[in-house]
Amino acid sequence: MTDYKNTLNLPDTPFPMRGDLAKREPGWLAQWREKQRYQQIRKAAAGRPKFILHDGPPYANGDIHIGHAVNKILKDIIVKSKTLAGFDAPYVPGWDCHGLPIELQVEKQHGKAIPAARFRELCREYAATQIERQKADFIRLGVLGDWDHPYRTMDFAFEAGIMRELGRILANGYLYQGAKPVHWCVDCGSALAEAEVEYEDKTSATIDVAFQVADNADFAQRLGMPKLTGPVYAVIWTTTPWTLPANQAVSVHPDFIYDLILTPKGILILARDLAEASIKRYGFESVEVLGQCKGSMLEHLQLRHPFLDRSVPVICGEHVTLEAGTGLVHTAPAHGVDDYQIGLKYHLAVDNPVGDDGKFFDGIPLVGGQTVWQGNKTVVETLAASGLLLANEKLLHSYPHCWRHKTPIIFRATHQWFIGMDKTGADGVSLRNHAIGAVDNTAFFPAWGRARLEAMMKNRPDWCVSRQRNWGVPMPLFVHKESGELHPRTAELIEAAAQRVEQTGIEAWFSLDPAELLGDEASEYKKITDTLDVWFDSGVTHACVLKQRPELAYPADLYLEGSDQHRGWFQSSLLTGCATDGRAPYHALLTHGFVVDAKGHKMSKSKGNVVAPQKIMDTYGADILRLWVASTDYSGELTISDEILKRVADAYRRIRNTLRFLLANLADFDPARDTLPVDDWQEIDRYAMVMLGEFQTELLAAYDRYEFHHAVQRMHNFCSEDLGGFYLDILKDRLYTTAAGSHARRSAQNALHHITHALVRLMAPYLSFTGEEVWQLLTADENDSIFLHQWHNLPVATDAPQLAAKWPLIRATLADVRKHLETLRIAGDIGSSLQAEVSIHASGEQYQALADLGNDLRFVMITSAATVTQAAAASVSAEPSTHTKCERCWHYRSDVGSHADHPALCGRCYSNLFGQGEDRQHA
RNA sequence: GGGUCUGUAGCUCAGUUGGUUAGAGCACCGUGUUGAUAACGCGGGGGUCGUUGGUUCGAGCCCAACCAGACCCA
Repeated sequence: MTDYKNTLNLPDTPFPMRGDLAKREPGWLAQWREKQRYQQIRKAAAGRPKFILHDGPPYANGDIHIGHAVNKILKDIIVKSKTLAGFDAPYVPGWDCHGLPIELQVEKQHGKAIPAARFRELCREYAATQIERQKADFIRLGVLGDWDHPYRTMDFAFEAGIMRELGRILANGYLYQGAKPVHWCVDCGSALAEAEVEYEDKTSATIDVAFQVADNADFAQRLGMPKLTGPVYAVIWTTTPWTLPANQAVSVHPDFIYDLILTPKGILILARDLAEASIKRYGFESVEVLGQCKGSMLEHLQLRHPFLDRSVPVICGEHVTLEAGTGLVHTAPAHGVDDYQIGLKYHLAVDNPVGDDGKFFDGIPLVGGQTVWQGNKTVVETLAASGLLLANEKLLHSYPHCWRHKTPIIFRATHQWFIGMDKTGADGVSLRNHAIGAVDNTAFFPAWGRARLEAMMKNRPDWCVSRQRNWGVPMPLFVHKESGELHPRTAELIEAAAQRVEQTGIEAWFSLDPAELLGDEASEYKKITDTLDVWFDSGVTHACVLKQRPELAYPADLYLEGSDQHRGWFQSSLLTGCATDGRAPYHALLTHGFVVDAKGHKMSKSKGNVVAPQKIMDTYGADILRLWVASTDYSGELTISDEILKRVADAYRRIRNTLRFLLANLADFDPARDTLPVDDWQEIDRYAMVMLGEFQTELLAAYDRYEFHHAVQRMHNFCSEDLGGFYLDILKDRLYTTAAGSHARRSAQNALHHITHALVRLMAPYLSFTGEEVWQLLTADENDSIFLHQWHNLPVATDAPQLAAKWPLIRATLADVRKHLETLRIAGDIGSSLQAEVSIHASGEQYQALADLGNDLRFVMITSAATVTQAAAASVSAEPSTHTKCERCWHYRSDVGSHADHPALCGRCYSNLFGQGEDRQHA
């Protein structure tokens, strides 16, 4: 009885149902390496139009986390999809190697008491080991790239290139030296980058200080008041008493109303909206409002400094707010950014009384030699003694801290080098305007990136590019010891320095005897030992990588990084690009969000919600991680959790099993022997190409827009709905029961062959390992790789448009039939749909479509019999078949038993086995 | 506090210029098959579209505020 099973063409494949990815992926990687896949692809793609995705360098410290994985996988998906789309898309990964975090690690391992040159050597070694660790994990992710020749910002040629770019920016007129308040860590003895500052809560003293009006007559006249008797005070409120020695002005808002209030202490000037709270703070019970004025009327009024022998002006600024305090703001340009900027407008001095160690210079009155924190106390005590302290309270507020020491930092004006945003360059255009124009000429994915970057370019302050560090690229500059001017031959000297650095690295500058370059002039010049902000290093990769490597191109087609890089690499690259070439080094920017946990919260060690990519790869496999990345809408946050990974693994199984079924039914298919002209195929097979064509078009469009999650969603849907739930389900009968080499079966296999080739290519950018696994089965050639090929070309039937119009009608009927069969099933009348016979009533085009199928209608409906009748009202009815089940094809047919030698077979099976084979046209 | 975003079924995603009972896949439940079988088919339940107001004849889509979350900045 079951003998007939052997006469069927059942699926057969070595492609396992379960991927066992974690275990098997390393094998594919070894093959990629052995066969030099990346180099193979370069050869195959030589001469094609280039697509350059330029890698933003991760920092060479610490093992990769899930964010790195997301970033690299997205890049890899793009590079691979562009390769499949017919581009030559080389990928040169890079690393960012200089900077403080590495110094900290080296200090941790080796201590601080190391000569600077040796220290830099250790930093270089440390960075190199970190790179190797990260590289191994990146490779494990399945990312294809030139891993044997990455770029590293500590490569000697790169270090020299950084210097040359600085030289170009200088030559273009954007670099200047100046004093400016910067975040200063007393413990580091160094300025900190914005990225090196953390905000933590801190309790500060808040004091209200009275600045006495110097000339009552002047004041009275401004207000149109008669003579004022007794002292008049402008009252400021500050959280940093120690900055009062550097006070140069008191700021008011030009539009605020200020009250003149008579108190036991004298007449106080306070913003009206804050007066009541202030008076309460000072403990005054009965006061009298004498008058009022707008802030602008107070401009240039002279005040006496509360403890130094000088007078300071009242100035007007929009930065004054009514959130807290008195509405009058103590202004010390050396100790605050707002203060500095308003100070520029009023030409205030940027006198900084605080040294590198956080102590006031010895000569400073009152607080000389004290630390700023001691200075706080001294200032408060002095003010209390002189009666100018109206209130002294505490405030818990968010305050900048050093990320390294976790200690509060200060704002302090120091001598630094800047790239000026509003300086007019050699071409007569300010860097800011260049940058805004460059943003305008850039494409953004998603579109809101433009608004974000543009807002930043409009508002950002000058870029402080100098640092006082060991492990960084030095600014190869000489300044005159007396005039402070740069050496007149600076351009030449930078090139000379760069050439030396090219040979032996940055040490060449640190160990340079100025006389070697300057000769007799050496004694007149000071060699600058400041290093460059590391953001400058990575900011010039377009010059040091894109313009240097013959396989790459400038500008890049795409930079792709996390959304934090609007402030980071997108911006540093834009600024250096504009300052050297007047344009952005990229045509387009793509940004992705950060990874968060199931609750939408960011990951942190302390919360214990960190998901390690290494762990995912070791349990699920890299392809699951890649599929997760591809299936997530990265424009917002990317959520990950155990459940999500399970769902992703489910989706993977669905796609994998579809491939397995396809491969299993192609086991005996030889394209060279069995290919048929598409117009000769069965109708439903031709329609399968229509479906596949629409599907592929949609996916290519999704790839084109970098909307991978749509591609994945559609892929899954196609496998489940169009294939599993429709085409393949219908096809089984024909594949299994017709003669192996029959036209009917070969026709189906022709379609399956193209479906398989299209699917494997369309999934390969994200399911790379699985793609290669399938490819090996299709080609049986280890020297071949899916990434050496391009999107699949599909055959298109002559009647494709008609099929596209017709088959949706048939599918709609099929859905109706299934509903009816389900009611029979619930009633217990049938199990398999083959136990049923259906009769369909339809009209118009739908009737025609069904009628055209003729005898094959029952195969489409997967029932043992199906009839269609023309009728005005559409309906479907179904009933159990009364016939006998054919032992071979399981259809219930009246002709079962008509052949005495095989009484258990239907006529069709008998014919397929012993006769000419059944006649199929449509399905 | 400011800038740029996000918030639709348990999960991942769709929801075109505002217009009939908000869709898909997965998961779940039921069921069929046992010739994709630790697989596949069919059916079903499940959503106050973050909250609250507003504009409109009508809002998941427009506006405002608020809540929660992300990145950046202060």
